[in-house]
Amino acid sequence: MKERLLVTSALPYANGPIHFGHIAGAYLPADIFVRFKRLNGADIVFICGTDEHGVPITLSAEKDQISPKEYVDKYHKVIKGIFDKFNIRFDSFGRTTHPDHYDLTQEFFMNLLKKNLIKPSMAKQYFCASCNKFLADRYVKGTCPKCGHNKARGDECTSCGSWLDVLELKEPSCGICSSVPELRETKHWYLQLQDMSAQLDQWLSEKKHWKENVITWVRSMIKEGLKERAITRDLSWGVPLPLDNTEGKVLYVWFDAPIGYISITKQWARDIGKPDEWKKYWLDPSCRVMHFIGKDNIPFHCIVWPALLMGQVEGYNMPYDVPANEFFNLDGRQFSKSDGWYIDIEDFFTRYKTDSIRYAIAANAPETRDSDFTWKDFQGRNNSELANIYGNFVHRTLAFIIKYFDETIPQQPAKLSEPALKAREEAHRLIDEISSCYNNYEARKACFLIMEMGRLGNRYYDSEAPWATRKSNPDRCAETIGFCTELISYLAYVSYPVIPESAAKLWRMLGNMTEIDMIPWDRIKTIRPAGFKLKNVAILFEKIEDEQIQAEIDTLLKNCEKAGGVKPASPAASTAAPASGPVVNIDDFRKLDLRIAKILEAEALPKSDKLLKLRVSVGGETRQLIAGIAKHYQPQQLIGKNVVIVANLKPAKLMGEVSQGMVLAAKNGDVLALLGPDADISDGSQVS
RNA sequence: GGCGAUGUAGCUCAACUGGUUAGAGCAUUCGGUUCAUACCCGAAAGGUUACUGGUUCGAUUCCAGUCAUCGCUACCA
Repeated sequence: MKERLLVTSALPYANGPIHFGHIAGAYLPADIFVRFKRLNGADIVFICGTDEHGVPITLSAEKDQISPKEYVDKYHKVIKGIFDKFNIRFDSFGRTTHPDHYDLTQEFFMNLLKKNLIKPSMAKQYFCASCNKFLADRYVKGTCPKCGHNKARGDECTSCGSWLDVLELKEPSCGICSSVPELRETKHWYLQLQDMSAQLDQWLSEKKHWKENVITWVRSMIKEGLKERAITRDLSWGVPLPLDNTEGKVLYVWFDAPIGYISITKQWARDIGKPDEWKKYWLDPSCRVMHFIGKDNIPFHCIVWPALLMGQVEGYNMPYDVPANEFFNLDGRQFSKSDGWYIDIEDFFTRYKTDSIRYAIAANAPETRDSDFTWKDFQGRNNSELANIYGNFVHRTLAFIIKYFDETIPQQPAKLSEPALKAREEAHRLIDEISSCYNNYEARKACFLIMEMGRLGNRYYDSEAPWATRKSNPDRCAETIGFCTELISYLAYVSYPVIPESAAKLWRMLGNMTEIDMIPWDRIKTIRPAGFKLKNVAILFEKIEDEQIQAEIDTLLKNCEKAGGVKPASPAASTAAPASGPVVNIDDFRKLDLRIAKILEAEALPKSDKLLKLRVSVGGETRQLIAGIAKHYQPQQLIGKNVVIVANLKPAKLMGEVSQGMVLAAKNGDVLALLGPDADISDGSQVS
């Protein structure tokens, strides 16, 4: 039976454009996975859309003097445009302001309410009369009761970092208009997460296949104890409560957002003219639901969202897996438009190709820990991997066919020679390995193995030297080139999930009539392109010049400076480590036995370029020291010198030689200088 | 503050439940080759696995502590 999957990527918040960090965490990995699974014949629906409610949107809209609706319309389009540029293909890119979504969200609420998993309760909250709205904690400003800082936020003091209860804040003012808010009683509804923790824990305990970081993190959260959580707020923008006398109250955005996964699937079903089709994915238990997210979303998708699903009567499929990625930063710091620490995506695509960036991100994806985008890395991935290894292997082979085989892929002999058979075996092994990487969300390793295949091709090509056999052994030459095109077919195919556009283009260059994504994965090993006439052969990946990358780096730094952001420390500023560290007392210092030693003999250690073996005299005693100073001193120039050594250092073995102490030297970058006494003094003298 | 993660070659990362000499790629140096996008192929060099202690015949791996970096801490999506 066909594998059936419903894959989602976290719904981006329609409050601004998304950046590389988002792409690397939740979207590109999902797109690669979906493309791979489709090649394997899986029946998949890939869902995403914009999350369009919540306070930040209302505030941003106000700032721009447009309605929230106009505001999210704008960003829905902007974000969709970005996904198109990245060639991330959702079956449906919906939105949470769709009427279907309102209906379904209210249904979710009512079901939970009936099961007593949502309960109302009264709370005190600041209300700003001039803004005519209740204020979320973080929008109340005031004086911190702990440190007296006068610009503390209601949830946290920005100066001392303490956690605050908004009610203990002194001299509160409205964070939006600065007028004095009043305390009002208001009724809110709370999700009773604590009542579901046993059920959630039981459910999670079965998730043996989840990523370890996800499962341990979530289960420890449950162990710490779940608390009820407010799901409503006083606002006009959002899904209204489906109860009487609750005007001005909407469901909190986090409550309605994940429900979007289902409501958008419904929108999709309607769009394709089969309104019940969504049930195959959400109600049929054979379908696996997978949520690709960034790590910041783990609690929502592994606790809150399953809890919402458990409280329903429909019997929706629970998440089968939640592949969460870590963060993708820009050279060590989170992307931040307000700090000028960002890359303008529109601008980016005027100069670079989609597949270059897809590859660069995938090859460096934050699968197990945070990772970085750097311009240098991007250039390196593009030039030395895509262009030099992958692109060049393709090009040298195809150019050869054009020149010497009349643009037609030569036939391979019925029985291949030994080197080709060995290379084929290796290539087939790589295909299997790449397949399992894609299955395990290891795009990064898959990229590496794709390049391994490219290297395999180049190695084979070099060892066969078809440019020589062309004259000496034309049959062998034809076999070589024929087999290289077989390798290129593999290469195009296995790289398709990551670089779909280039792979498809390459596939067509080889003269294939069938589109690459119509070939099932289990047939790929039998592909034998021969007799095809090449079509539209062209360079796949252009190189990126150093000057251009430097210009990008300069632009980034300039933007950062303009925004008043902190410029990253220039590595050229200082090579010496700052003179600081833990403070020691005099007793600690006295533990060191520092002595003057006279160097009697010095010789280089044969197998080391850094170490010198010294014989020194310390007050009549002779010792052997190993010192890492060979790059800075010739053995001869050391003989007779007085130096300072640590005499009571525990002896250590370096390169098989015992070192009974340590010679002191000062170091700054590449400069190194030995310490010695200012005047002549006998060896063995104590240093204090 | 609490919880968690991470720290391995100049850079980016590997190393299943502890087990020969800690591995790749990029960058570097040297050599080869000329079909190709000045590419490719080969070789070399490069490490006190953050630090300190413990368990063990044996620790990058397990434990404790220290330092550093980062994340989450749920009315910031």
